Amino acid sequence: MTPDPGRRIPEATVARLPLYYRVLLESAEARVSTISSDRLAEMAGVNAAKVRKDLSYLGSFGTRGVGYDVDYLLHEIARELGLTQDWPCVIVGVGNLGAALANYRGFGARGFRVVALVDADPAKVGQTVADLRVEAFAELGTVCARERIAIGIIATPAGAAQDAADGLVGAGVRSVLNFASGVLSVPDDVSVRKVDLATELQILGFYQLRGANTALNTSRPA
Amino acid sequence: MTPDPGRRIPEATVARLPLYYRVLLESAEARVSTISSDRLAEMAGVNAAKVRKDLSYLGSFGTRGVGYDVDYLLHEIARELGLTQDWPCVIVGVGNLGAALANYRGFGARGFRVVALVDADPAKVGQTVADLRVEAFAELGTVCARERIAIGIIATPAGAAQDAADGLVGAGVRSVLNFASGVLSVPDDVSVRKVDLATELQILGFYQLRGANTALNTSRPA
DNA sequence: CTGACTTCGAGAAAACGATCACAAGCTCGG
DNA sequence: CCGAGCTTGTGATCGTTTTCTCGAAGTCAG
Ligand SMILES: NC(=O)c1ccc[n+]([C@@H]2O[C@H](COP(=O)([O-])OP(=O)(O)OC[C@H]3O[C@@H](n4cnc5c(N)ncnc54)[C@H](O)[C@@H]3O)[C@@H](O)[C@H]2O)c1
Ligand SMILES: NC(=O)c1ccc[n+]([C@@H]2O[C@H](COP(=O)([O-])OP(=O)(O)OC[C@H]3O[C@@H](n4cnc5c(N)ncnc54)[C@H](O)[C@@H]3O)[C@@H](O)[C@H]2O)c1
Repeated sequence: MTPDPGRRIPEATVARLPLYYRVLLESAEARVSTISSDRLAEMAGVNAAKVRKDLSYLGSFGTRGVGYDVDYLLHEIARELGLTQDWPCVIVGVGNLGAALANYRGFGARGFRVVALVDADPAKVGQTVADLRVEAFAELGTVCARERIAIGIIATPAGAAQDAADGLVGAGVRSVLNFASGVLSVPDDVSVRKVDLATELQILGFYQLRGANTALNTSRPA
Repeated sequence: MTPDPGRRIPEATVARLPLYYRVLLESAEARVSTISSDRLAEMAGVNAAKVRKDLSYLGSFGTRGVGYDVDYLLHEIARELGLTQDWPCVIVGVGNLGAALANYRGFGARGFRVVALVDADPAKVGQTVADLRVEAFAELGTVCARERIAIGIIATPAGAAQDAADGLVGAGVRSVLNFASGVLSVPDDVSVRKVDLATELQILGFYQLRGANTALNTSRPA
């Protein structure tokens, strides 16, 4: 399963690869063909040594005295993150947030496509949101199989999030992005990442009280 | 500014306090008056020793042989995170996502209130969203001053995010939550936290390719 | 070709965070 | 009042991440 055994990439590094990818995309659009770790670091808002170490986990792609070839690096990161693949996603819970996500054209990263919507509310089922028909929650298994769903996005109220997760896991989905608050319990072989507005605001509150500042975070490992 | 000098709370701990807070809220609702670090850890999905160490940074609130008083702990965490205060927020960019956020009643954490909406699109200005009138981007400074805005939430397209941030900073806002992709540049004394869907999906993609799993992350420090 | 200059790659050190392990301190039954 | 039984709080340890530093390896002008 592991593409290249022996190369274990630290979680902190994995979390930064998407950031580098975006910065490199910008550079590519600006017709920059080569970029130094210093410049990349500046644009990404991180330390240059960190950039070099992160990239070194992928291989030795740089040229000393010159820097990294933007296109080549883009390609390597894309391959590492699976951006060259297709990732069909399902949104569970088509409310306020679920609908906004479904309508959001431009996940930035290619490959991620919302191909199905599921909701438990009978009034919602059958409606069309973002050109997709909302399916019943009971159909989740069928839908996941039919659409070969790789990633489940949970946008239900907190109380229903565990049900949604159970449904996804039961349908064979092994990657979940959870917008509901609370902790999900899933089997060991399922990855869950959480996006929590309340948490973010509370962290901001803490640092504002302290008069201190917290850097531009991304998301975190284990 | 620092509430209690000498107590420096690690960023990793700060990021977990909101999680503990939510778990404690659940316990309180279930009429549980006392909770052990073991139980709290289980509910939060973390290690018990970590819970104890985290809480020990706030003070010695536990009772050996018994555990922690739920209400007291809730109060202490709330105080530490500033949840006892009022945090007026402004949303900049009332599109798909901005509108969903504005309509979202239940930030979970109390104190955070969306009190103003701002958009650059003349067609949006004057509209009412979630009982609030959308104001012009040019009015951002005025609005922030009038409403004593503490936190700015950026939900504009990526290209406008830096403008939005500059406007907020210029208006004296020192805490920013950014939903747009890309890196914001702000003065040292301003805290920025980023929520990025694309990043999260890409991280999930990586681990799915690897067949490995990543734990339920929250958000991250520096 | 040479030398000045640039930049990577990686070893080593420092900082940070997670976990272990256990003494100290509390409750409670008898 | 005592001893058994829990659970906290924290020093010690370990693994991870960040940062520093510098030799190696490249470019390029002349
Ligand atoms: N709206 C926001 O801006 C926002 C922001 C951050 C986080 N969130 C979180 O996202 C989640 C959704 O928020 P929302 O505002 O969209 O809520 P919402 O009430 O508008 O939508 C929830 C939807 O989930 C559906 N649902 C309920 N139970 C379900 C189940 N078992 N299976 C499938 N669907 C089910 C409901 O029918 C409804 O359509 C919440 O957990 C909220 O905390 C929302
Ligand atoms: N919609 C989603 O589900 C979603 C999910 C994740 C991230 N995002 C990100 O959130 C941001 C907003 O997404 P969206 O789907 O709501 O986009 P949108 O186009 O629907 O809304 C953007 C709004 O910002 C306004 N705007 C543009 N420039 C502005 C400026 N300088 N000042 C103030 N307002 C301005 C526009 O008039 C528009 O109303 C994007 O950066 C997107 O990447 C969106």
